[in-house]
Amino acid sequence: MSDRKNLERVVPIGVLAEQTGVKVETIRYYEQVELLPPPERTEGNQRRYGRRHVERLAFIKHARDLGFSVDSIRTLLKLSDNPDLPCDQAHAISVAHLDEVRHKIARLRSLEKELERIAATCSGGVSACDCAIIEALADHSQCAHHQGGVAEAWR
Amino acid sequence: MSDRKNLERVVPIGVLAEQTGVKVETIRYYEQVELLPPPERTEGNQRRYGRRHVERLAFIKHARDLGFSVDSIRTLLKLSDNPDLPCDQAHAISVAHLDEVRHKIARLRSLEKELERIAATCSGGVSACDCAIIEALADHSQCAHHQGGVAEAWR
DNA sequence: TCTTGAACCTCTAGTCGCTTCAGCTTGTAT
DNA sequence: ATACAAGCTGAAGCGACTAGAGGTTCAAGA
Repeated sequence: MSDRKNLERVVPIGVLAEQTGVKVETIRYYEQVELLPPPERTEGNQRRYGRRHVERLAFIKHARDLGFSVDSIRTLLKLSDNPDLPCDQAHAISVAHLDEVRHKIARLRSLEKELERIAATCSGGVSACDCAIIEALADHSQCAHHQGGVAEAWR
Repeated sequence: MSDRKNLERVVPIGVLAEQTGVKVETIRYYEQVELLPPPERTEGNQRRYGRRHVERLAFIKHARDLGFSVDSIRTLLKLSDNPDLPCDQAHAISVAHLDEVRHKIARLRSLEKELERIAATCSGGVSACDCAIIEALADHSQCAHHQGGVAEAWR
């Protein structure tokens, strides 16, 4: 009975990976950067994870999917470990991140427009079209709005 | 007269940086990865750039601002150097990139909604709010749409 | 019990597009 | 002549993994 419980709950890294959708290598990486605490090991030095690890990794995965940095997640995990701490910080992190996402969207949208404009001028015919795309890239002055560049949207 | 022309046209790296808005270190990096051809040097081994370098770097900068990868830019530069080549490839690169941008926007928008939802549930009061943000992260099942994750939007 | 082979282990290096640093040398203005 | 800004090289660091080499362990079938 308790044997079966152990069988269900103490899993090798591959099973943890499958259960959470996080790659094996990434799990080991998370352990290395101290997001995930080191699990028990078998006599042969292989990792065996319990239910708490599964939960913690699911938390991490979800937060990463939402685009939180590993550093932010470290803080969020600390907060989640100490429920007596006020959650101001968690709120601040989320709001800051939301802000960042919105800025990124805005920049990408202006990028999109610019690219649409450029791509539309040349339909890619084989003939010598004196490529409008290349001209547009060479001549910045054609650009609709060109203060500062939008490249930060990629970082 | 021709002396003055030289003074205007043959510039050190710092001036090129200023003129194009590309940092000095980045210019050297572009030379290293063979986006920008190596310029002439003074007797004391310092780089001196001409008008063609300025133009080429402006092209690169513009393309980077639009989010093209260094690799794509290499191809675009090759095309721009050989105007007799058909511009199909340039068109393909632009369209592929535009597609990528649109996907990124879509993913970020769903991220935005999710984050709004999560952040709204907790206003960050100091009192023991049993933080809804942290709960939401821990419990993936609350998530509105959770196939696949949206993290790729960050790459 | 033995053998296979998938799964695991560690460690290192590579990815992208820069940025930063250390420790020099050169150019220019006074 | 001197000071000091600007330039030089080469290597390492960033974030968040990913990939590979080269070895070990585990579990299942014969």
